[in-house]
Amino acid sequence: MRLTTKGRYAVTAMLDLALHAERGPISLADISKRQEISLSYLEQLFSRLRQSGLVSSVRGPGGGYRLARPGAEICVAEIIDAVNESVDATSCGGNSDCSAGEQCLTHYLWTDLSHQIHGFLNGISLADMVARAEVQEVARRQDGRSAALGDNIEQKVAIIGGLQ
Amino acid sequence: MRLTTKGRYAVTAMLDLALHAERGPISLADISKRQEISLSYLEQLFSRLRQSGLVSSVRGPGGGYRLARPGAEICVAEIIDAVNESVDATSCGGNSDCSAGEQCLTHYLWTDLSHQIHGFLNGISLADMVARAEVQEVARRQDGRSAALGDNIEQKVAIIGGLQ
DNA sequence: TATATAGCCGAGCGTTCTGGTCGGGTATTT
DNA sequence: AAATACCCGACCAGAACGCTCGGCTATATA
Repeated sequence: MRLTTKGRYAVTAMLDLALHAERGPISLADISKRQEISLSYLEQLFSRLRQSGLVSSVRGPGGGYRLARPGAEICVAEIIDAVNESVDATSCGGNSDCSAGEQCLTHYLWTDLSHQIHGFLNGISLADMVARAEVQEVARRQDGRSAALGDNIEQKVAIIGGLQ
Repeated sequence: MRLTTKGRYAVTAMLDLALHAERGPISLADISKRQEISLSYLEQLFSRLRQSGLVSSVRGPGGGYRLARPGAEICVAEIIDAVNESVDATSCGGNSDCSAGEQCLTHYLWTDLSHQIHGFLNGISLADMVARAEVQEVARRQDGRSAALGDNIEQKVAIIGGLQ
């Protein structure tokens, strides 16, 4: 079992997508700025997310990524799976051949743990997270900051207009 | 968060100790044979387990390791912690400074998951595992096999006696 | 007292993964 | 035509895992 920045980045990026869904396709550059994740690394993650059918892409200017399904139908476990971070805690992948072809002493403990974790992450959808007050607060802060950094097109236009 | 063979080996070895507690100190060589774990690797793991106060050692012939406390007072979470595999799922270690000094979007999700896992592994002691029917079955099988392989001193003596 | 046992300890090593960069594509809009 | 933004493969440093090896020290037994 492994849960590192990779899986966390993937979930964070997907949540960012869910939070800004109404804006149409979201570019990776936007996500990169808001969530402070390397753009190239995001590309790699989204390659997998697309292959797993969790997002769809739109190429060209104004393009980006969209959730392939409503946020309520995408759970955290799926996202982590998609970027190849198994949540399985057994060494044998549930095959019970952990110790020379037979079940190891602690086999049942790891399968129990796996079920526990999987159950938890399977029960949380992107929509659930979007609904959380804490998440909305952080999102508001991030949107404000990126707007201040000149990420917001309308604002850019207004500034340029003011300069002329 | 990471849970690999390292943590699994540690728990397995500790359980082996708990299962054979009545025999007195158990040598790593015995555990190595029964659980098919490299002896040198076991030494490294037990170095940490001893530093964490989970086991005590007896040097010299007939020596080995003993649980430092009754099995009922040693939980799985402690063992995994001892070999330095954190069960914490956050990147910031619960400090909420995951994203440029501030809380990241998914912070609460990872803290919730950490609590979930920690609660589960904290609630299971070595004594709990020893009591499980599945574990006793596997242990019986392992003891039988290692005896057949010549691990059992009385049997060895009997065989040698028979040859003369 | 010599020898064997078994815990201790540090150095090193191949492999895998992470997290990331770079350079170059290609589709699409303006 | 140019700019945008997805796409893709190669490459890289660093860290951790799982493991080996060699040598040490304490202790029990012959």
